[in-house]
Amino acid sequence: MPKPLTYARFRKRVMVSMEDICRDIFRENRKSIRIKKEAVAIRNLVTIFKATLKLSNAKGFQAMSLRDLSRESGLSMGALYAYFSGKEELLEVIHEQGRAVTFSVLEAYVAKTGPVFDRLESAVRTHLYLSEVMRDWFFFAYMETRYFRKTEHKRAMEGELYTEKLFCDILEQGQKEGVFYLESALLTASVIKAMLQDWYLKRWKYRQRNISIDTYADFVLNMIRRATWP
Amino acid sequence: MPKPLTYARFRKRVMVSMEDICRDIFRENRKSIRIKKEAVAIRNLVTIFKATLKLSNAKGFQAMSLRDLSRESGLSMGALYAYFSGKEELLEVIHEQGRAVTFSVLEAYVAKTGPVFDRLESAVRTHLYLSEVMRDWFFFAYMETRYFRKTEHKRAMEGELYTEKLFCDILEQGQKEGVFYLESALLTASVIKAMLQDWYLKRWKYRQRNISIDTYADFVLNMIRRATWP
DNA sequence: GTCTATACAACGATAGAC
DNA sequence: GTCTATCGTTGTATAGAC
Repeated sequence: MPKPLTYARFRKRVMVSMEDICRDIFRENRKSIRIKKEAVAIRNLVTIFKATLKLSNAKGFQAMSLRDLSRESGLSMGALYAYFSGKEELLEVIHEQGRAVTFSVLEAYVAKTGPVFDRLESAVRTHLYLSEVMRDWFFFAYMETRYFRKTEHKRAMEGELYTEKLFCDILEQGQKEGVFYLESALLTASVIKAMLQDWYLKRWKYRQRNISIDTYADFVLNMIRRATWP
Repeated sequence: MPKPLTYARFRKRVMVSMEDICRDIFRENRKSIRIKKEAVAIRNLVTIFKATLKLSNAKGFQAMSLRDLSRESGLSMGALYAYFSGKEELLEVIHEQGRAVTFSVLEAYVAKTGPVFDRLESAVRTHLYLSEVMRDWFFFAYMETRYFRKTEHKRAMEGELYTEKLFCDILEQGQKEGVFYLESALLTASVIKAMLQDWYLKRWKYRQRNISIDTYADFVLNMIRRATWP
């Protein structure tokens, strides 16, 4: 019998490091990155992305100038342009890579078999814990999506719908099995997402109140359990 | 016996018009507004605020230039500066006024007596319906708060906590009366807020699915009722 | 009260030295 | 690979004509 998933256990198992993400970015964007040495490129990409998320989440991506980014990252303006072709590409690369990581972690760690409530619990905890590990990216993705043009905007919306569908499918399965009573599986999935997003959108509030992520996960799960009792 | 509150009935009763709000803004900011004729001032303030919310919600307040605003509002750059002393003041005035309207509507329309679940329903519906009437402002307030400096930021946080407390007090009262079973009144209030905010933050999604605001209100209320059943 | 014209700082982006 | 210097553009803000 497997131990229940906690945040501490999730961190040990998953380990999405900034280095790994930047290695992928480097290999997928060799054409637009002028730097050839992988070690140098990855080191600086890590610095650039961390600085971008920090500045951007504090005052908005549009308000962050490349001079700000240059100062924060310690790289000159000229050096920055060796890593991306312009501010817009920087935005797109961050979004794209975050989406890819989110997708692959959810695919790999959300249980596909077993009792239906356990699967729902696994989906809720994985989503919540992942948003904690990649907090800066999740916040960034939520806040900066509307700056996109049509095509990119559509992909971001699809990201929202993907995770929602993940919950919805499990809920519908549970409904069929008689484990859940649901007024609407889709609306239930929708508000579950809203509750999970609140955790990373209002971190200041939960931190202020000393509410741990596991407490929050337990609370949300109990709430769902009671609300869907047959 | 009073009829249950619906969105249609709320709109008839409340009627927060942009003109009324701008009249208040004009009278409270006479010092920094150079225009003397009230009729002219109000007409242009309405135009300016509508244009600001439109542009700002599409691409962010920081990304909206005053040249954009000039074009959208039909007023020249020079004329704009007769109504506010700078871009930052424009941001503050919009926030401040929206907060005042929200506060006064909630104070006036949320039931303070009667059965405790009816009071909760009244708070949920009033908050949700108000966010629909003032949708552009609510979205703006949520997305643009972090551009504030310390003092202003604090006031915005207090706004979040005020509405949360509104729910929390009712929940605690219900808990005392044995009407609600609650694991935590504060956490419950917190996720209720998250669910209500999702409505105006993801309007595109609910519109796409033809989910009406009354359907959403009913769903959230039923969910709360089941989740808090003693 | 509103306009046009303009000041000047800051922006994204690039060229060329090292 | 990274830097400094500089380009043209766009930003906020104001002065003065009407």
